[in-house]
Amino acid sequence: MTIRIVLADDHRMLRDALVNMLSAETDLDVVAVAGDGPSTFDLVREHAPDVLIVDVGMPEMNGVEVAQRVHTHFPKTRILALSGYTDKRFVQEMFKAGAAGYVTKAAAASDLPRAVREVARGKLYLCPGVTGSIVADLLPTSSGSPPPLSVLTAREREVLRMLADGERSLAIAESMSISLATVEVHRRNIMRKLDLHTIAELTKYAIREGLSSV
Amino acid sequence: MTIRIVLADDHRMLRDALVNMLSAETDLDVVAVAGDGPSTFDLVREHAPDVLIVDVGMPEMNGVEVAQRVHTHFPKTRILALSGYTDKRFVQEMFKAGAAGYVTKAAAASDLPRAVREVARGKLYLCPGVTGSIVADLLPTSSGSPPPLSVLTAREREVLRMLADGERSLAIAESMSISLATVEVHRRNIMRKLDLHTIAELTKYAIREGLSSV
DNA sequence: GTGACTCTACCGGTTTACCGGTAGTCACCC
DNA sequence: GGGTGACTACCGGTAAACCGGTAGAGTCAC
Repeated sequence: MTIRIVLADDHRMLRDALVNMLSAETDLDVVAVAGDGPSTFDLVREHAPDVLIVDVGMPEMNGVEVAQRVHTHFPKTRILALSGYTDKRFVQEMFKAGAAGYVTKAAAASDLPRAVREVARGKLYLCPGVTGSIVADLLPTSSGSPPPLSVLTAREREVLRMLADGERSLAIAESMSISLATVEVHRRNIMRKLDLHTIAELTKYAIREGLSSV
Repeated sequence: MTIRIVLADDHRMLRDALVNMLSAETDLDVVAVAGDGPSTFDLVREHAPDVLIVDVGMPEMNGVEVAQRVHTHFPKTRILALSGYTDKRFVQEMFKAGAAGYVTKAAAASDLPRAVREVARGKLYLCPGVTGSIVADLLPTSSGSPPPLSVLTAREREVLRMLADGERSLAIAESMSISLATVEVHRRNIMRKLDLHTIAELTKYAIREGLSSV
């Protein structure tokens, strides 16, 4: 009994490598691959896969949105989330959006076929690295990993990048054709969402997230 | 003739999948894998690989720092950067840090073995997505390397470190038992000596010089 | 329609950073 | 002795960041 899979991740290298690995499993068949949300939706419609593996952090239309729409329109397709983050907010969001499984990129690659088989069988799957996050709600979030970049909107990310590149607010305002006050609003939102307090902290966050270079 | 590789990426799933794929090539041998900067450096020292594949966006000690250190201490190991970004600044930073190749995660997975072979042969490699205007920009930079940390006095270095750690001037004054005005003097001296203009730039300088972590 | 979110913009006010300069003391070197 | 740099501290003033709040318009899901 072959499990038919659609795989969605914006990083082609990871896609290719995972397809290569999944295809080596005799009971798994990757019928389509997608690099963004909209084409993921289209391919699910076209192929009606048993399992959709979807990257949580895809740009534009992210994994949560994809999962919501696929779950609504194609409830028979089981959704397995693939994520760079163990943060429980993302786990909860994906399950709320209709996912049946959650695997992080910190997991061993060999966990993926197992996760696929579990969700295809109608079970819920959480990879070992995130079970604690969900079960132990008592853990303080301050000791967890920093918020992901995807909590920021596109405009906020742009402001973040430019601040971290050493630009002043007035220059950013001119560059983005907005008022200084709006830059300030974005900067506040960034600081609040990411719990940062100085430009030095902000700069480091941007560097860590790959948004700005050292 | 086997090319010996160390692969460094904080996402284990990608690591596993890429190792799986590279190992299928008869002339490639992944001798070690690392998930962070410091252990990457240790493994390079231990294994003396022909090629280090390093993810640019690793947390804490990122790919640029890893490349700089590996290039300085193990110049025979060729460095191939693996990155989620095609932005030319990342490319420039990695080449400046000593990398011989740059492959983005948007590239096909099949590009990776080819890139490895090219850099192992002593050639420079740029994956197709970032050639073009990048090459022109890789011409020798008119600006020289930044001033060394040794142009700063001990007190100035202390102020630099604390600013880069996200402390405010008043807190630094209290911590060092000096007046706010003196902190200001030190900050000015730092900016002048290093030709920096914003705290973001200062933070990055401190990170590059190993005075503050990301 | 309603609520939430995003983007835009503003107010008044405070705090901090920044910048031109000043200067004293000390240690070191010529 | 004189010059220089480091460390300390200050002046008056400006620029920028920061912070409490306000609000309208557009979009989208419910």
